[in-house]
Amino acid sequence: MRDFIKVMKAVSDPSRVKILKMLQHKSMCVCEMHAALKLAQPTVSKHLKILEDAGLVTYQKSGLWVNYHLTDGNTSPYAASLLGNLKHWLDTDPEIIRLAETISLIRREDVCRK
Amino acid sequence: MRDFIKVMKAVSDPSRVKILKMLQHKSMCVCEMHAALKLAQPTVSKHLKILEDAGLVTYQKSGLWVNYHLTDGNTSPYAASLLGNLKHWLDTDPEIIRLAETISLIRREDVCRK
DNA sequence: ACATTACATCGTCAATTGGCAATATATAAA
DNA sequence: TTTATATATTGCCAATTGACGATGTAATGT
Repeated sequence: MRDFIKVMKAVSDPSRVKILKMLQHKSMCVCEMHAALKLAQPTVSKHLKILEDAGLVTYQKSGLWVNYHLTDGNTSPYAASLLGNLKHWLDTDPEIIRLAETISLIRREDVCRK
Repeated sequence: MRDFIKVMKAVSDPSRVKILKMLQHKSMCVCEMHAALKLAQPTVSKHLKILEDAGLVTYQKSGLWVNYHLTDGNTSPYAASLLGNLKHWLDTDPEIIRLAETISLIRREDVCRK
């Protein structure tokens, strides 16, 4: 039950859903998501921690950057099922469509290392 | 997005998940759920309203009673998918197992009409 | 008409949540 | 060893949430 609730709470916030939908397109670092979502960097970090605790995302450190990506879903059956459904869900949502366009224009070299 | 969040928030609370799992076994009135969950009656009513708004449950008035039951999922694809998954999810959860035993012993005539 | 019963709504309160600025940590570059 | 950059952590605040008791509403029975 505890694990189930954790996954459902994780996907109950629009910002976190947006993060998951962005990560469907490509692995991203925190500052790229910070730029795409127009949220403060600590806010993005906090959301990522919640998603990680739920077994929805994981990361790979690469020097100064931390690249987040979706999990394979091995951790939790609930996480796996939701990630599967999210592959097609919300693809017609205006906000999600606009977000996909936004991240296609974002280059890490532009939003970081100023 | 709004509809999606509504469904996910609805299933992000243990009490509401318990209600959904109970309704898998049988249609129930508010006072039966009130007795099974050991929550105040207004609290149960509020939870039911949230589940109804999400398209997860609906009801049928029968005299003084209001019988709640799961929806067919026609309202929302998110609700339909979740109700489908919940048919097998959490069936091994100790709390859910105990709850199934509890409601099998509850008769409407005993918990209401005192 | 009146009382009773099931349920919904309202008002209140403590706990949780999502947001930010400030700060700490870690890694790379000079 | 300093400096700069990316991320995490902390502390704080307003908004939301889950719980309850009190009250309102609707339907049945006397």
